[in-house]
Amino acid sequence: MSLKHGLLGLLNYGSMTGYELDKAFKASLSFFWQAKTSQIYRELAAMEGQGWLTSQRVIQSEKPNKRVYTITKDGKEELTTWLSSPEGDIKDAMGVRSAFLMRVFFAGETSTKQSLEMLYAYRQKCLESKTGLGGAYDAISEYGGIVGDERKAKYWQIAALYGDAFFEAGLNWADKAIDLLKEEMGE
Amino acid sequence: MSLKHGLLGLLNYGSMTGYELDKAFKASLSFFWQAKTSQIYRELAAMEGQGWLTSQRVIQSEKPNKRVYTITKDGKEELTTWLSSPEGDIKDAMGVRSAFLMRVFFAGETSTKQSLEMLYAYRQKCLESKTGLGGAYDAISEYGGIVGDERKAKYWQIAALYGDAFFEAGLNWADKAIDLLKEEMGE
DNA sequence: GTTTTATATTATACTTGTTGAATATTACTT
DNA sequence: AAGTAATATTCAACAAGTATAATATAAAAC
Repeated sequence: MSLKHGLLGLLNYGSMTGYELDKAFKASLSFFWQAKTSQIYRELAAMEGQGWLTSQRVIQSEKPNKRVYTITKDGKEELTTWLSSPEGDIKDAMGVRSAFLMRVFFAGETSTKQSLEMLYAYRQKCLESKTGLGGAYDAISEYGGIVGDERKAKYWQIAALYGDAFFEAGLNWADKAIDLLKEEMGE
Repeated sequence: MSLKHGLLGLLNYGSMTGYELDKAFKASLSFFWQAKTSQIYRELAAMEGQGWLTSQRVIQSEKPNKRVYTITKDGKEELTTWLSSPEGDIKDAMGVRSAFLMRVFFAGETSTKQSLEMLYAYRQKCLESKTGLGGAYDAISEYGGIVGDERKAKYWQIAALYGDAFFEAGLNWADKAIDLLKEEMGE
């Protein structure tokens, strides 16, 4: 249900259209939760059905008409309730779901050379992703400055720091794995 | 499609029933891919339909009848093809999907005390998970020894090492985050 | 002036994963 | 003798995510 709660969280900052939410989601939450445009619109409709949101149609002459969503009292309550029961998500956070690791598990069926190439490619992506986080930090401090809410920005920063730790761990793991495989080739 | 490929990988080691696959999956692959029993049976049926597997019914008098699945030539080809095109999964591995991080992102809506509690709970789970990996290492070296396939066991070990790196990273990140929040309280 | 970009939403089919229970047999435990 | 665990599979309903493309308007770029 996390997409719904992510949308609730964003709408709690202010009313938005599906289009704006899609962009806001992709600009902020997409680092740890990905969603397609069509899914966002579908969930918004479902959330309105649940009474968490209301919407008003806004007729525009210059642009296509739009629908602005606003969080309701029920929606705010739901957000608060969700935020105060993190147990399940903490447990889930201990679980990895990675097709890449499944490949590693079965990589013994391929050549050591092929496995090494895969690990080098992974290592490289970790580096790139880590570098790419710089932009996220800039965006956060900038937005935090504009909004003037340093406290909120601190949590955004902490979430972004996770990315750094995650990619750094991937990098170190890949180096260790590469060493183990090179050992094998050297023999 | 990774569940299918995980099952193919296991069946490549030898023919098995759905029941045995379910246990084998949960004993080995479940660290990085979780699947329910009912899903495994459903995928097996689909894979047979795709021609990746064949099955034979085995009538037992002592126990309920069973269906033994065997990988076909097509299935082995599919496994090989999959193993030799890791690009997509490497990219996916850069993506986090974590409801927990979404909570962190929105934690500014709750009290610092509540956020700290959440982070402490997360930290504790990381510790427990890291400790729990000891069993996985034992199982791998034991199984590797029995099967006598040191090369395969090396990849299993590498996959398990990822868990270690992942939980360690989570631990360090949590410590950093806790420090940042304590700073806030101290002021 | 025609293509591209941005705005804004909707539709539909499909695949994957979750939940939970029903069914049936034998062995082991108390 | 009754209850629980282990073996073994199936089913049905649902929830969530993926893939893709159709539709429509206006501004901006070339």
